[in-house]
Amino acid sequence: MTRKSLTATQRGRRPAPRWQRRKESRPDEIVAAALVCFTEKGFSATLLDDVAAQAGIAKGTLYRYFESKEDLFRAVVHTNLGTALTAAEHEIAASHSSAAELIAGLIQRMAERIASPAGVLPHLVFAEAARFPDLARFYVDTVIARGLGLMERVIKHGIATGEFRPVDTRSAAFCIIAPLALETLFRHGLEPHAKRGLGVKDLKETLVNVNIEGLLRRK
Amino acid sequence: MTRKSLTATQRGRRPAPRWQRRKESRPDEIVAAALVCFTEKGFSATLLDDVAAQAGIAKGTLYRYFESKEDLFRAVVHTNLGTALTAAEHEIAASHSSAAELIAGLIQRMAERIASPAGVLPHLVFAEAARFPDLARFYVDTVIARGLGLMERVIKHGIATGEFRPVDTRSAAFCIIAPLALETLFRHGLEPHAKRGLGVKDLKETLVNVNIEGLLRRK
Amino acid sequence: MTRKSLTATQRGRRPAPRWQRRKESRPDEIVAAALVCFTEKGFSATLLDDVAAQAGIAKGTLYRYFESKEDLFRAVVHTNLGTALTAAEHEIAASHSSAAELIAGLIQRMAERIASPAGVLPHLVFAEAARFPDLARFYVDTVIARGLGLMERVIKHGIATGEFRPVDTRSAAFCIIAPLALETLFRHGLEPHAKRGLGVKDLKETLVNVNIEGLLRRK
Amino acid sequence: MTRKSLTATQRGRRPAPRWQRRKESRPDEIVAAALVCFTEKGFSATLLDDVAAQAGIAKGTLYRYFESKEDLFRAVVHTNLGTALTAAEHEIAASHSSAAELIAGLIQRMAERIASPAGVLPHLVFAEAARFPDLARFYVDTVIARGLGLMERVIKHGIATGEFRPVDTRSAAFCIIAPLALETLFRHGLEPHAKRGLGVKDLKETLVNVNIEGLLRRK
DNA sequence: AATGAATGAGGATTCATTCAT
DNA sequence: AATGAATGAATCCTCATTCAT
Repeated sequence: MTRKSLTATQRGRRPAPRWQRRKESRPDEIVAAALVCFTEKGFSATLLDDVAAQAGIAKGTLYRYFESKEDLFRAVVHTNLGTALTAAEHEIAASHSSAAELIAGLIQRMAERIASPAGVLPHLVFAEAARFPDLARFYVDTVIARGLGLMERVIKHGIATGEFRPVDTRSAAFCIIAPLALETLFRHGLEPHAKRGLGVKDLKETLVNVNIEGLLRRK
Repeated sequence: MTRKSLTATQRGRRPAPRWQRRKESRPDEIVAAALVCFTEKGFSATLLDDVAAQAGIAKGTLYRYFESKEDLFRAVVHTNLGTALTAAEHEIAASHSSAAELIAGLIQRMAERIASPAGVLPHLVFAEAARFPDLARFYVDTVIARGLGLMERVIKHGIATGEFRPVDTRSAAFCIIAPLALETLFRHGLEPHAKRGLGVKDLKETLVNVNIEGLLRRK
Repeated sequence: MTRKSLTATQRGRRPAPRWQRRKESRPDEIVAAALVCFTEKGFSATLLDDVAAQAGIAKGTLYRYFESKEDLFRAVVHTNLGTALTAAEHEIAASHSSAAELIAGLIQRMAERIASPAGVLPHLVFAEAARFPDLARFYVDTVIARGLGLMERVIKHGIATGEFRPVDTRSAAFCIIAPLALETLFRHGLEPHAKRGLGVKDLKETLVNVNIEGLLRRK
Repeated sequence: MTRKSLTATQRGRRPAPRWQRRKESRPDEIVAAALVCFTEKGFSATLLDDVAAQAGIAKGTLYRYFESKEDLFRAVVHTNLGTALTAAEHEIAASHSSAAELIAGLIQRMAERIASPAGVLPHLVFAEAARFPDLARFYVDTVIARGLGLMERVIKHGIATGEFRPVDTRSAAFCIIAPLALETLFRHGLEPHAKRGLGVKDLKETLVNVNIEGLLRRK
């Protein structure tokens, strides 16, 4: 990357380039910087100056990689929303564990997702849904529908095998996912500004204890 | 506006006033109009022209009642966040029903709240939390902490009487409230822009069926 | 003013009028109030709300007496710029004192004028001359030209009688008036905002001592 | 701008850039443009559009160099009020001329100052003193107090050497400076709008003739 | 390819003026 | 005649976007 210019420098001509080409890594760096800024301030309160500063580049350079601020926001969401569920879907399909165990595994996966940098995405999408209806749609299709569907399939399986009582599977799936999702929203959206947190600990354990227990067929 | 002017109008005189004085009702009308606009577009995409048009007044009139756009937003939130929980708190304190029945009642109340115009508030507060940290704090204290506390108290009571199994009460409360809250957020935040809804029906029934069932002491 | 309404009130009919007619005195009161405001803040920084408050009336009432803010400003200037010099002109014409005594008398008159409320007028006119060129013209004609002319005539008389040496009479007149005028401007324009004053005392005495002395024919 | 582009222009290529970078010279250009506008119309009647047009730039560019309209006004005053008196102070301190000659020199200096573009400053500061009390203070300290002090010192020196009669030195200094200062104010403030001027000619000569003469000890 | 100075449309806010009461 | 709520044109300022360097 940088070596090419060495020759020129060796010739004693150009006095060392002020900047360097990093075309490959730049977009990702910018998206990462933008994620930070959008998370802290929201879409419209984020200045492209902020993003540029965070990324350590000049404002004009942003436009070499993204057509507009909106385009950048879309890139932030799409980049971080990629293939989260695919692995889980494959795993579930291949597994022979009990439904209760599978659900516990899904809960664990989601909890890990919350802690990752991508955990702020739901908040971002919710907050800017009115301005980016396409992202809202994309999020509903890519994350919510697929996630709910996955959880629902496991519950249906549990009911089919007699492990679970018959319930409305969609709602039951939602009742398991919602606490995890809402905690994410809270942690990234409100908690940074509030004096106190939710005070919720052992959420995963409680979900297993209460929700799965509530699903199980009484003996 | 109508009765007195009838005579004058009949005479064909006064061609209907261009505007009317409504010092008393104006603030509420403006707040209601602003709620609509902020909900549809979010804070910064809402123009004060929009709000004025929605309220049927001139832009300058807004400033007779609110110091700034931010002030107006705060008024919107405070106005709609008032005393939602107070009634429920009193009722719970006075009631002698079983814990399961009390929880079912609370679920019913919250579900009704979702349907009211104030149901959009959570989404607004979440979306603009970064710009209005004071509102985030206010919301956490006034709604979330109180709501969770109320639900938790009922669960604790149920455990004390032996009606419920011992669980982490905070998390259990959260697991009941979260699905309702998240559905609200979804309905006002994402659903207007998505092709499909959550597909969740009978949420209340499922909460009673699964979550309360999961709490009950096995015989 | 207020006693009249006593009777009406005693009759128990009208619950005491909220306002009263004072058409005769109102304009002067408003002009006086406006003089205060314009002096403190200048023309454009003065709000009609300020003037109304200062005058103890409602903003709308101003428009019953003055067509516009500009009209009010003109009234302020015209009211206070009236006939200041006429008396002095007559007196000078009729007097048989020496030129030196007449000048000392004029200096005394001007010094008194400075101390009166109208003393702020020069500053006002200077400050807003660009916006009110008609007032600038009016001021130049009515005050400056006449004042200078008066002083010049006395000096010419002194030269004619051999009391004064021959000098450029216009400039000599200006050299006497300028210190007094500038002190006025300073007192009303800058001094209210400065830490220190001019430190000029005995200005009148010095004018007599130095300027008149400089005019006198050496023996 | 010209030399290098000649070739390109000759080729008929680049159709002349719409704007140029002039980071270094812009602030001064803007201040100069603003001086013109503020002088013509005063602070509040001057639109930033006017200033931008006068400077040949876009409105937004102003904000790259000045934080606000007020900031720009302050820059105008500070830029033009710099070091006017320093040279005169040094010269006076080093000189061995007679007091009368020194005063004549100071009068000459001030008269020249009046004619320079900075001659409008006093009028600007007087006119906007209420809105910019800090500038009023700055002007009093930087120009008035120093100017008066300088003149006063020369007069004191003249009295000490017996060249002058004993008088109130502060007032005497003021009586010399005031006519020059007031003429400046008049020329920039009123004269542009009046039909007639002051009619004052030979002011400098008269000041020497009358005021210095009045100070000299009679033989 | 990178920079950041320059642009200018867009929007919040002010306030003289009007007019329903 | 007086009031002050309502109006809306006027204007400062912001900031995404462009483009000379």
